[in-house]
Amino acid sequence: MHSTKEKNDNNKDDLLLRMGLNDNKAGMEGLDKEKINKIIMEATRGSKFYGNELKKEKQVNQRIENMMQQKAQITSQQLRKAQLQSTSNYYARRFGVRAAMPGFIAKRLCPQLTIVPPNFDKYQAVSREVKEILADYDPNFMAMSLDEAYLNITKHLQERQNWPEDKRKYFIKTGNSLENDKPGEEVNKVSEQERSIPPLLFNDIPPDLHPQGNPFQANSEEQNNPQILQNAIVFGTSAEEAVKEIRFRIEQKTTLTASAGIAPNTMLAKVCSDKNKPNGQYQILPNREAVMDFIKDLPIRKVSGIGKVTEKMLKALGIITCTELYQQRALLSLLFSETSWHHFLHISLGLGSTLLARDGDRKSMSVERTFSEMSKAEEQYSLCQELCSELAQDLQKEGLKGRTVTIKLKNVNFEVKTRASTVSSVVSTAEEIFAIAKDLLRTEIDADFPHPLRLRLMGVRLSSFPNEDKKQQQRSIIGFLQAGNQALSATGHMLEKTDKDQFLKPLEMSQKKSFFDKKRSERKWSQQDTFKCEAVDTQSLQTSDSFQVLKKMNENLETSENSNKSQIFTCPSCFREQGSISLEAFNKHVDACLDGPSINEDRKMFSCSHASSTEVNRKENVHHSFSLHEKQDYETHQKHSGINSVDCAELVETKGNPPKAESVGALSDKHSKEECAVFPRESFNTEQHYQNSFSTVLLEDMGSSQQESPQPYLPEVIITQALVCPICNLEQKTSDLTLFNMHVDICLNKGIIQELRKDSLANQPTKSTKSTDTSGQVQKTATKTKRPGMHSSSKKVKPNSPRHTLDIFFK
DNA sequence: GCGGATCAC
DNA sequence: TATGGTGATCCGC
Repeated sequence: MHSTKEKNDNNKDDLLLRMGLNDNKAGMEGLDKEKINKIIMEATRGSKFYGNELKKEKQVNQRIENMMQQKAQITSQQLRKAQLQSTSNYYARRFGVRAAMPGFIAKRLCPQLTIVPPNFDKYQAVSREVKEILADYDPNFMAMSLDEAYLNITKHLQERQNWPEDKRKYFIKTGNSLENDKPGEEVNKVSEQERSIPPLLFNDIPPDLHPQGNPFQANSEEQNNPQILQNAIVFGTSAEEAVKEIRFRIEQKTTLTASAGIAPNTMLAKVCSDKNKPNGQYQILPNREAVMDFIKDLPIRKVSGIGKVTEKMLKALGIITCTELYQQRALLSLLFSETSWHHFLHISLGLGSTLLARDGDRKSMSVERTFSEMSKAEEQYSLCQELCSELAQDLQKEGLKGRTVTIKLKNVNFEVKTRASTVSSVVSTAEEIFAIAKDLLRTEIDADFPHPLRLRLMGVRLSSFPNEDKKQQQRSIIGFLQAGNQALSATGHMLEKTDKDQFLKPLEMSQKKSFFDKKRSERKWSQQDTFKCEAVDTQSLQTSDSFQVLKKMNENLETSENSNKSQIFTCPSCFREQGSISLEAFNKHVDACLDGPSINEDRKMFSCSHASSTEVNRKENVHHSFSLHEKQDYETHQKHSGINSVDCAELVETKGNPPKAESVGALSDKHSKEECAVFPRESFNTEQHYQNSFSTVLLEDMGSSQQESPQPYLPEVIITQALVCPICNLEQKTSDLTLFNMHVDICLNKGIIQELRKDSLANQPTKSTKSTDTSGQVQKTATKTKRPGMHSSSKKVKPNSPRHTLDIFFK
């Protein structure tokens, strides 16, 4: 076909791009294959790096070509089917969006959920001071790296509303150079400010954020505008002002500038912190319109996680902006993995996490080094040994031992190889690691014999740290305690919170997955369509309108597979039958239906739902089923986006639930917040807690309902104010949750430490019978079950994603 | 579990 | 002119 030509064109483009030329139309068309190859040859000859880059580029192009071929084979029916499916997903997601933006639900009552990642230049030198500043606004802020941090300043803003001006007033450094570290700039700025010239700090704020004009006008009556009184600045109470204040303080303290993004979730915050880059800020208001508006023309490449390759692949499908990404969702669901597709959908809808995940466990540790060509085997072995020593030192600092050793080799042509070996018991010393790495290296050397390996880089990595098991043990204990002594077995998902397989469709599950995995995914899949509470599967199937509707839709689709006849569809949004219309028209209807539902419209939806003519009879439960819908809507979102708990109360209130439920919701909200801050990092599962606290509300509803469906009983710590330690069973005198949690924390870890001691002494495998590892060593994890991520380490530790909890649970 | 690849910082 | 180090994750096998 045309693919060959396209490929060449692509190569040409890539090359020209890399050669620093642009592919501007004419003129370039004369370049034929030979010339291209010649240039490639030259490039390759001139630089092996370029040669390798081109090679990689070709591979990407090949991938794209394969993708396009795959696309060409997609039948219109497949696409339509995918369209329906992604419509129903859209349906699910849309509610998530709504809930993800508190302002959209209850603008008046709900404080803005605001997350700010300031980028600090050369953060390292001043990281402590800066961090001190940040902690003033969110003690739980998340430092992603040396120069990047996320804050949730929702709470701060709440408090800030009542702050007197004095508390928001900052003096501009005017000291002499001897007193201040770097006074020069400061002095200049002050003088600028005194002359009522906007200081550099705020120069770049888009004018539309200051509709009233110059925010520094002395006579400005706007409270939110900083007033400059001689050498002092008073910052307002808005999010924008608070962030200005942060940046001001950072700059004052460190002389370094920071950029910031204010948005309803981390993904957006990241993107908009980029917007006014070196020294500015940008805000996306927490309402649907603002988010959609921002997202609309946003190039997907701007989003974290979309790199060069993904961008190129999507570009080949005509996708550059988020809008296009959204429009092609059906196609994408057929071409990409569930994970990727889910990610894409997330992006296209402006969704992101609203939780600042705590530091997770390290998964691997490595050292690698680049050097000039090294071809002698002896040198390579000795280098390898050196690297192993370095690695062992680093490992020791964190007390880590692992079972998988990986070596990485890059030859002078920039070709990278990794070779790994997993052993049955953990290793950590330089000798142990080298013994394994050496073998791997020898294998590679032998494979190329008699040619030497011409290396330019070597690396050694250790992974498969065993603490997973211990931590999960710990987690399941916590889960056990939190969820009460029952019902867990029926709702194993409570230990499961990974975002990853929430959108797995049963049919597309890998064959390799376990029975439980499949069951779980099926359940999740149906829940996702139905918003049903995960704790009551059977009921959800019985009472779910949308499930029935979607099922019907699917059946319709199945039976109409080969006919163009119009079908009678029922909109999953408004639950009205759409008469005899085409699939396309139906989709349009659904989209329209879903487009921009206000709160009132939501109510209408729910009204629709109870008036709908589905087979389920719930006359007496009309009210309850409303709540159920709403809560599941909420819960669904919880799992997807991790909503700020504040919304819980807001949502309930907005929807006019009985006061009882409301107060419980508010209570659990309070709990969740405090517990978040107090529980040890790896032992407290926020989302799990959210689910629990949510169940609290549900419990109230279900209690007066005729539907039986046993609910998990919640531990007293959540339901009542009587604080009884679930570990030692002693009632605690304090009503202070912080203190109480500390007690539980200590109690809990006592038990675990004991358990681990017992474990290592008796050397009993904790996990089925798989490992018969009898290394008598006491594993270091036993001594560091608590907060391993807390040592200050320069190495980045990413948030934890507890994935195998369920496996443990079923064992 | 392995190896290649992509991505972020 | 020559092109880094560390860590995570995903995908296909």
